[in-house]
Amino acid sequence: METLSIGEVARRAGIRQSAIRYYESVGLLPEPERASGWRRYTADTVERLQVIHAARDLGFALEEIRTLLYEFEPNTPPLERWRALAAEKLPAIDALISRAMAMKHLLMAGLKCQCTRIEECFLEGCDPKPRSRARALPIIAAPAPQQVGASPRSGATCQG
Amino acid sequence: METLSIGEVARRAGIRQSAIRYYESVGLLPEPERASGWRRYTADTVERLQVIHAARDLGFALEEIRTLLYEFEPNTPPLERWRALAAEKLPAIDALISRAMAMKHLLMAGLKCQCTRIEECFLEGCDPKPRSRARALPIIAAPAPQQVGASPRSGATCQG
DNA sequence: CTCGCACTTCAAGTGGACTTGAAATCGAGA
DNA sequence: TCTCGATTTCAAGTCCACTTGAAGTGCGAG
Repeated sequence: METLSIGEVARRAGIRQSAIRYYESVGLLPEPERASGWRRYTADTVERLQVIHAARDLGFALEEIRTLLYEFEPNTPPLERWRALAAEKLPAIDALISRAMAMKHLLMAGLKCQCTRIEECFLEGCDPKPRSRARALPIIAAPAPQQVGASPRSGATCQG
Repeated sequence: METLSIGEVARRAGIRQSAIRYYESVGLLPEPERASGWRRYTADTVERLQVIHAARDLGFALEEIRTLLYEFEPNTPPLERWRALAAEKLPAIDALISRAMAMKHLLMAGLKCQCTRIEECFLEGCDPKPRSRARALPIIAAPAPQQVGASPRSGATCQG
């Protein structure tokens, strides 16, 4: 039976070798056969890796994927596996979605915003509203420029 | 003028002291006055912290909040600040939302799934479909239980 | 036999947003 | 004065999903 090297599997699945070894180390992939120390995979490993990759892309955590794949009796049908995950995951997803929608709405409202201070946008909402007692201009000055150990850099939240 | 200790500010804003010091260190809060070494805050700092907290809750990164709050001329209206952020943030949010929706749909489809193997759910989709050539049962066995340096624990993805 | 490449292992680094811990200092009450 | 609690600083730890690096091993070609 033909087997594949880790390099070949990685190429076919579109995943780095280091990720494959990592998956093995955390129990997401079974340890494959070895030929004089070298891992030899069967072709279905590629498919399994594609599943893992797809699930990751959808935002599942590795631990959840592991649950889905291995934490059941071997012949447990997918239906039952999904049920186990859905109970705790669906509410979390719903929360995530409403957070994201709220963020989007805030941003879009901000594009038509007439607030004087940014505080109003967050604390009162800056949709078209009766502009009653307009408060003073921003009070808090910018922090002095500084350089500390923790240096924030990138911009994207959440694997974006 | 009355000032507040860091403990009092933390209590009122519902944020840990350590977080407040951290915000100061990364330029999200200006350095306050000191009385013999101790930070003394004015009341508006509480409001500013609430804004930061609200923005975090919505999923904004600290760096983005810093942009919003400080990276403009002092009298720049919120409208203009939002515009700067919206251009790069809105697409990211949309992507996040569709990922989350896709995850939700997959989970809900899984609850009515008739697939034999979990691979089908991901790679073919497990909506009611013509059950043509049903493939064999799961081929890949679970990895042997193992204990490695990297030990996955929690469950929630993405600050959930 | 040597070269070069693919592979092996293990340790340590990355990023974001903090938290935790240790050791020192301040202020108020008994 | 003594003690207690609140505060200070700085370094290091946490979580997740990997990546990177260093040092060593296997194999085929020339």
